[in-house]
Amino acid sequence: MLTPTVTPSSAPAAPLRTPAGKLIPLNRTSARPATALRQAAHCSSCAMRHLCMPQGLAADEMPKLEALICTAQTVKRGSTLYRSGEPFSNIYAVRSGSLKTVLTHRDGREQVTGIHLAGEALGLDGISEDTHTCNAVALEDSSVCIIPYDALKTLCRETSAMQHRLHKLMGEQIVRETSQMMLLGSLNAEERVATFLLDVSERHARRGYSPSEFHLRMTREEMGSYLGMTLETVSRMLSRFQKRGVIELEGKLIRITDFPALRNM
Amino acid sequence: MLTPTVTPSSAPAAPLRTPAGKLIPLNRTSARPATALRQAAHCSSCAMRHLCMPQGLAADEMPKLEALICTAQTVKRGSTLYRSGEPFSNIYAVRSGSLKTVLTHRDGREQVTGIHLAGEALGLDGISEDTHTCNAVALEDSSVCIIPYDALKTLCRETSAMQHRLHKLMGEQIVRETSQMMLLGSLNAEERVATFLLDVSERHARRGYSPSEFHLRMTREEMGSYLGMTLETVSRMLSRFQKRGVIELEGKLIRITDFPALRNM
DNA sequence: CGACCGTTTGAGTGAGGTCAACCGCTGTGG
DNA sequence: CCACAGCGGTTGACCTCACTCAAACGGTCG
Repeated sequence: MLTPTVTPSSAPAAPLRTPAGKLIPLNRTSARPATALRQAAHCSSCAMRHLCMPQGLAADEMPKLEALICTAQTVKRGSTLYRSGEPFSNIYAVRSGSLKTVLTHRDGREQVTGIHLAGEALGLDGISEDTHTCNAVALEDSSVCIIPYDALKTLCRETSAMQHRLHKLMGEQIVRETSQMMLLGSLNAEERVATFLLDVSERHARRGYSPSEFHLRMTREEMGSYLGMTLETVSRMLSRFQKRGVIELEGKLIRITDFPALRNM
Repeated sequence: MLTPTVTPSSAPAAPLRTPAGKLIPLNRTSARPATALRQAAHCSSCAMRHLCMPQGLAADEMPKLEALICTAQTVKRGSTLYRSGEPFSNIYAVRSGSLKTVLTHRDGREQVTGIHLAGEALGLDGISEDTHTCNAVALEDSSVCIIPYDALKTLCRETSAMQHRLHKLMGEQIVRETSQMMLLGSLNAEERVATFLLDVSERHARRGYSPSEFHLRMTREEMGSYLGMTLETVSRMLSRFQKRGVIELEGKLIRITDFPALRNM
């Protein structure tokens, strides 16, 4: 399935040429403020493996989608991939690592609005306003694939399979967010943490990783922000789960030992 | 701007023919269980006025978008436009009235995940799974425009302006939902209600209605569910605002008398 | 080695939930 | 036409869940 091996190479800043011979200028990319170390790399199939493969599609499902070329970029832990207010021109596919998206209230309060693991998409928040509406920050040293939105739109008009994939991607974000609204609006602290653990577990499984053992790369505070509670409450819930024998935890390493119990919360 | 006058007419159940002469079968529509009284009506420009006009676009912005034909449908107060689990085939534009979308937890708890006023879109939750993931229920006698998703996709591949509009529509939902996550995760009860009133006010204004005086068609309970709190707390907050002279209320009729105060919460 | 960060755990508090009573309106059936 | 039931809304009293504040600990980095 997804092999999140970063393949950084030397960075040719010149326009890239697709297999089909089409030119895709990179000016948009280079115009964006360099908030993170950037490493460009040819990765003609990478975009597909990540933008299109999410949710495990067969590789042969998309015919000539290899036509989209994009570059890779690394984002160091804690650094910002894009910021609220910046012009939107690319969407991203996480190649390796993970990022969070953060919405900042005018009074400074921050809310983590999304966690994006390897193989998942990022940046769709910018489509509606041509401007990003949140900050994307790496939770660990990560690598993302840059997919120029304009080129993608063109491609979507040419092949319906690609159009289908993009629509699914946006639709999935919509569904994920409504689930999160349910979590924030209707569940208590224990249920929120349990639901979150199961969600992360399932997303790991979908990528071929162990569903029962994984690292939570974020801090308790970030988890709390995402779940609408304080870091102390997150910690207490995790301790409670451990005491009940539902999980084992060593710092950020989580091992789920009793899935049914977790699901019954 | 938007004139939410329902124009019901007799219902021709036969396939409709677009101005361009293309056939758009209605079998998908008629296959859906009739959970609400259905009134079909030609409305070739209506889809555009609503799907494309949202956020007040100039009518001349889209060239040959009149090509999309759809039917209108009325939904009585309390009845369901679509249900979770039903196959997805149409998106909807609210012509008049308003609807809520509701997500149901397995234990029966319900969360209102969206309020959709006249001129706004509905049904995007079904795109990701080809199945609706929530229930859409009318808050008052309403009328919606049915936009066949397959036909819309085809159109989006033909004209980039249409593609642009659909992407914006989905992007707007994504942004709206992240804002709601911020509200649910970070704001207290007073701030939530204030934010909600300002949001509804702004959406009314965008459609040319009074921003300072409007009917909240939903019950306190529905409002509470949307805002992640109980109906009693909603009632208390509204009473508090009235006591402070920030709003006047007569049942469901709200008059905002002090916008700055509302914004400073 | 010391400073700092992330985490855990405890004690006390408060915002909002729960339960209950009451009011007004609407619709219905005698 | 009225009586009554039921629903939606408001308000009060009480309680609880999660927040706040604080202390202590381990790991990491300079």
